[in-house]
Amino acid sequence: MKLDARKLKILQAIINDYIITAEPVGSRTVAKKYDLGVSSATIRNEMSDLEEMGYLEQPHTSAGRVPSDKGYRLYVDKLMKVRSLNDQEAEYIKELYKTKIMQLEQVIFNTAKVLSEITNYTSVALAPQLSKVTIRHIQLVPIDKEFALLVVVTSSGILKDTVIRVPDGIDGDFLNKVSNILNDKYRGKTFSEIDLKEVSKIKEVFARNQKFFNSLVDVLTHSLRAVQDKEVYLGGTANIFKLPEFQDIFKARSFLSLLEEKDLLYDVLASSQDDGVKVSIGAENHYDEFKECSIVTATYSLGDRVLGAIGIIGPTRMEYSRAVAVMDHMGKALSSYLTKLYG
Amino acid sequence: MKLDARKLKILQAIINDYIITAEPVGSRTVAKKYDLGVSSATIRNEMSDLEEMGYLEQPHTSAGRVPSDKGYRLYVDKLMKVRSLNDQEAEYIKELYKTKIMQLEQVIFNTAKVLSEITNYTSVALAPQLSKVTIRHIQLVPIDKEFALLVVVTSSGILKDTVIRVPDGIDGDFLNKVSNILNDKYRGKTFSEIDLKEVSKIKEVFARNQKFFNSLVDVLTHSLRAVQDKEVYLGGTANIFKLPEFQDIFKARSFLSLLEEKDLLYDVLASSQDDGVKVSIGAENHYDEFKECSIVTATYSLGDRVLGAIGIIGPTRMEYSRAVAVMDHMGKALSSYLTKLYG
DNA sequence: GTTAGCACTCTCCTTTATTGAGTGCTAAAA
DNA sequence: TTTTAGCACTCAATAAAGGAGAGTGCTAAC
Repeated sequence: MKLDARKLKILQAIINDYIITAEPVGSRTVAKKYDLGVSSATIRNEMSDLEEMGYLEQPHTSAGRVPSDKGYRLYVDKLMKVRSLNDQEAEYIKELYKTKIMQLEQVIFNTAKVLSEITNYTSVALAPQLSKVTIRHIQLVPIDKEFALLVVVTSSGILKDTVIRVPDGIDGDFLNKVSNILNDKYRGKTFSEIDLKEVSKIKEVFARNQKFFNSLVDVLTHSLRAVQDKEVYLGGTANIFKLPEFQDIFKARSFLSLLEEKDLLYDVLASSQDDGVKVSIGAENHYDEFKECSIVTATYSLGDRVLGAIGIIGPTRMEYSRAVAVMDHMGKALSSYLTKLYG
Repeated sequence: MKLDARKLKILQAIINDYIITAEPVGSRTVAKKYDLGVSSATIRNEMSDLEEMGYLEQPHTSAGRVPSDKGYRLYVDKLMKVRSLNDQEAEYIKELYKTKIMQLEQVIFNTAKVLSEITNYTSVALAPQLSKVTIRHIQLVPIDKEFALLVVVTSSGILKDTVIRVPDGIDGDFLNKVSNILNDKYRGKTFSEIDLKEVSKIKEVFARNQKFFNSLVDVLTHSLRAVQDKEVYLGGTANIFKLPEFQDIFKARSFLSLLEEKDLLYDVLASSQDDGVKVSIGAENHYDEFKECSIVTATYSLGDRVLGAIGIIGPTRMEYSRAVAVMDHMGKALSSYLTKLYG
């Protein structure tokens, strides 16, 4: 069977309608609302063909048709026209990145927030992945008698800092000495290659202050853990309730629990690390839990190095054209902001 | 009418039962399940009295009784026995505070998380309120050629740090000079008293580097904003769906939207700044939105200075005895952790 | 003061129609 | 050969009706 122009038109009409109404679309609706110049009976026949070809599905015998994942895929790849953002939205995003000083985490968090506000879907954002990044500089900075700061500058300019307590009798010179040793040893390595206990040199220096050494080990292991913590930020989790497909309390609940599984979200986002916007529709998602959702992701980078990804999660009945437009814009805006600031 | 011992016993029985079953409790249930030695008819009469006195309510004529806010209040104040935590729970909390090094925000965040896991309610935690705290030390620390760190140590030992970029040609000496000026000017002041633009001295120093000055102003204003940001951490937002009273999608949704109103949560938590555990039942809450919820809060402190509050939000049909026990324990554990670490 | 008994109320659940949107098929029209 | 009109049929959703069950309040006896 051939997928001729009329079939495509009908498919597009059905998808458009379904995205708006969330109700199965019948032949009569298509005939009336979309001016295709043929009768409902003809459309009925075509719809039957489209179902046979796998682009449409029927919830039950006497209902209209609903697009299948395959149908959406065709729509996303060939049929839809990606609109660009309207002025208001673009302005809103611009506003977000106007403040020049933000902690990196804050930037990502706010990005997720705005993303969910603009799209009305749930948004996710992956924190920059330190595991991909090497250490450029480590410095222990004395703050006052009690505290010092452990600062790690990475190859992508991202900073990680942690406050640590220092015991009495440790002065700036000592901290400098330790900093130098750490630098010698770890510059150019990744976070996961840090293994403090191996450094015999450090042990020597710390011989007279074993407690501080232990504390330092704690800090560094913790930094390490933070890297593996797979930090994921969420936005607009309550948005899901606006959608008719999640009026069922059971679905809504399982969706929300899903969002609390950070590891899962991490995997989903991390899997889309090629540059640009990516759309995963329903069962295309590797995880069963998302088989009724679509996920649109975009990467963000610092310079030409991909740092992480942002995304939105909605029902397969998603406004793809808008979603793709927003993600594309947002990914680029975030990248350019980061590059300007830390690049 | 007098609230004699038998009435109290019956009230307690009803509340206990209702907390477990979430179903209106009838006279026959009380007679059968709780051995009070009287018939259901007698209990019926007593329940009628208790309703007249305002401790019970009837959803409709032919249903059992449900405790009123006033009933719960009596229960919390007089009737319930506060159990202490079981070993497992205590162990779990201990585990949480075993790691010695955490960013303060991380500590609070994790506390909220554990709180929701243990209680199965939604938890909230107020970040330490910097507005209550004075500045002890300000230091600009050079990291490398591009970056410096602005570190603020407060009177309670809490640190606030922000990475800033420094323009070329600014060296450590210069940063030190600026640090000293800032210290002279702001030591002992609160965050809200910072008004950089007033410092003529600083302007002089910066005369030759206006851009950096502006950037510094940005950073400090931003720190300021962060203080007013009213940071609130949430845990277990999906827990609400486990409760029968939130099976109604409409209620669940409005509850979740409520949780996104950080300002509101902030007010609720900030209002309970006296030391110790506080229980707000239903309409006792200042905000209408929470009139079907109960909130149990506890403060946490550093040394003897109250820094913030943590709390759990559930239905008025809450396991008060457990909730109070957990909050009491948790508040103390968090305080002692903070005090040990930063005190 | 307590209890048994009974009429009464109100929700919840199940069963039964009824409606309406939509399909698939057939036969006629283009 | 393609399109269309017509019609029987299907199925979900909604409404109406009829118990069943849990619980109360009242009365009269213990």
